[in-house]
Amino acid sequence: MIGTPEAAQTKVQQRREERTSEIVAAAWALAREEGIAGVSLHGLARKVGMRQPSLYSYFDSKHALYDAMFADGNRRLLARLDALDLPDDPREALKVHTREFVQFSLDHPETNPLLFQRTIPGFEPSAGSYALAQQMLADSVRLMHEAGITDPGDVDCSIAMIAGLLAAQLSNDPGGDRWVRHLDRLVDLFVDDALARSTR
Amino acid sequence: MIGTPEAAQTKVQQRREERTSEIVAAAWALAREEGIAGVSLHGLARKVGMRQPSLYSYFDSKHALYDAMFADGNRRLLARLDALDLPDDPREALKVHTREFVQFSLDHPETNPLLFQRTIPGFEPSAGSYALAQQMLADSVRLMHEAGITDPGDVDCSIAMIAGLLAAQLSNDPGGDRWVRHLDRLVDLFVDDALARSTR
DNA sequence: GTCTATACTAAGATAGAC
DNA sequence: GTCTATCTTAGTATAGAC
Repeated sequence: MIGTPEAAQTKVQQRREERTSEIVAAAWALAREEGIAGVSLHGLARKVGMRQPSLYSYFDSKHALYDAMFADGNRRLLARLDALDLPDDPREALKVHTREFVQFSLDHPETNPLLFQRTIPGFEPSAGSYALAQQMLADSVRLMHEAGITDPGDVDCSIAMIAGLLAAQLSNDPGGDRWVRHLDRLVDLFVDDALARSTR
Repeated sequence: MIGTPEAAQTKVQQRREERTSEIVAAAWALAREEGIAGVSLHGLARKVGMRQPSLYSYFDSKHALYDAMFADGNRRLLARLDALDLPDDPREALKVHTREFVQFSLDHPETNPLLFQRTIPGFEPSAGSYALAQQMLADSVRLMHEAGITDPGDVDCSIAMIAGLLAAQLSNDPGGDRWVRHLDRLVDLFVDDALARSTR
């Protein structure tokens, strides 16, 4: 019922969550402009029209902000991957999934240092946020398995190879495709090699 | 002749260069302990028994220190690679060279962010220092060519793959070999693929 | 929840005596 | 070349009024 304490409470909470989301989005925008290390609470507050101490109403510390960004980035990545309509052929499914993962990272290069590297001194994601990252990884590994990459060492190599291509692309040719254009071919190469090794 | 102005000048310069080398070595030691971002002029001065402003007698700025470290790291890497006695077989030569490069990075993990990533905001190596890095890369590319990896795209992929393995190793299992143990096999995979593609 | 004011810490860099 | 002293800037975080 409108006007009851419960409804009011809910509305306040909702508004607060919206505001928190706005702040996290602004933090990502700032990270894109200045790099993840350039995200300061002063700059972030300016961006959302607040004073710096006011941010402490939403985040207990700078690391809590990082954690919220980490969770948010992983959630957005998972949403894109879940929205994929994967083909039946497992090899093609792996390619589509991998391409989408890489495309997300190219679309949002600012997420890379926080999500996939350990570039922020002292930051460790909370258990809940980390679980999101692990789910993403688990999906990738499952698709690799279904495509024939079953050996754990081969899985490690495949993931490292994809990460290597992506890192080279982002740091040397952001916006281009000099490295990532070889993705499909390399997935084929790794799948073929895994299949050849498993039937030997 | 001893005692002439020229000899004295030389001795002073030599002493100064030695002292500079000591400071750079201490900076690397500090980077190893605290990470490259943890290298502060205060901490470095403490380590070499000086006060922080005294370092400005040796380096005009923090970036000048980074540049000296960058040059020093590349010089040590080049020295190790040049000291290799490469086998005649080009494929084996590539493997030995690649292994040594990776081993250097594992032995000196603190060099990785400065030498091979762009992790320090605003730092660009000077032309002279950068030339050292390019020479290292040129040697690798030459060995790849001789082993049959001639297509520029294949060279890009090979380098990115090696960097990917190394990055995964350093950030997830430093001191272990979970990723780098697959190096030789992957070099073979890439060489075989390049050869198969070139004769097709 | 938001503000002003401020504490605290730490960094790079410069001035000037010795 | 090295020191003491200081400047300047910038960051996170807290106290307390409104």
